[in-house]
Amino acid sequence: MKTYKRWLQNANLKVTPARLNILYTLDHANGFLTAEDIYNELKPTIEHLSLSTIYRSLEQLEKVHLIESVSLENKKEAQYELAHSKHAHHLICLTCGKVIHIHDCPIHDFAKAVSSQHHFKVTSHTLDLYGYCEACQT
Amino acid sequence: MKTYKRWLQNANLKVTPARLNILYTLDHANGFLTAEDIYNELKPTIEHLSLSTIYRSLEQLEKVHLIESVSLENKKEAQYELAHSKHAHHLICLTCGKVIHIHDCPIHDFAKAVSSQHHFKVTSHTLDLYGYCEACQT
DNA sequence: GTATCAAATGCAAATGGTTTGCATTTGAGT
DNA sequence: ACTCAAATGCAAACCATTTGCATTTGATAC
Repeated sequence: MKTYKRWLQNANLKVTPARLNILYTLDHANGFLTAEDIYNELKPTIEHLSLSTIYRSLEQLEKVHLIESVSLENKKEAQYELAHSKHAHHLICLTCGKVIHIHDCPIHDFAKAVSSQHHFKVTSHTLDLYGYCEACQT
Repeated sequence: MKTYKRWLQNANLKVTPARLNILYTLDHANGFLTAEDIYNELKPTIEHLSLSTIYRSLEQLEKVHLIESVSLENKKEAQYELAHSKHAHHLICLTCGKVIHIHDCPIHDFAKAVSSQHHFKVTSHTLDLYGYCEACQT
């Protein structure tokens, strides 16, 4: 927990059990978690934990860029992951919902071109590829 | 209306006033519309129009690929447009919400590479760039 | 350590986009 | 015109997320 405590302090956020546990949970998850995933994970070990605390914590953590959220097409809930995880794009299986992270990114030059063309200052982007994973192609 | 009627018939959908009007509205909109946008547009001229009809119609129209929907990050409502509009990506202003359509697409080669690398059959993708439009950069 | 105060939390209720159940109407083929 | 599945209106349900408010808890000052 040492590390997470320092993360929070560096971000000028109070160190609370909820936040420490959320960071821990996200850090040890492989892939994305929803607010409810986190809640279910922590509920058994933290008494009187409230879902709204999860939401409010996630909001704070995102605001200081400790975590990031994405919302994938045709999924209504937001998904969260640690922000220091590498910039990633996604392969999303339309059948089973499996999400594969891709760390290649072909966007940089494109963003630069589009920026100057439209006088638009691009600060971030999302790129998600949809289709069928190996197992679901049968 | 002739055209829209034919579209529906070709798609094996019943020709109803709601569907004709939704197609007309989307066809004459510049940019995306939400279900509610469409509802507000049509409500004055169609008596007893119900929002759920809009939703159900949009669902049907999307199923037969007459229209397409996207949901942009940090917007909770789905946005709809005619499907025959060109494949487009988006420049989304984080300040004013303005959406600029881009018809260049740098993804094709990338998708191909990723496909073979992950044995994933890519069928579609989304690419959205976020940042600040010219007017909001001051 | 103790006092202090803003920030964080729990709980319940509200929100808002979307979906659904059900009775009624309507389009399309006969 | 007749028939029946599909489409619709309406109200209620859903569900992820947000909010109001009273209470608790960190962080800082003493």
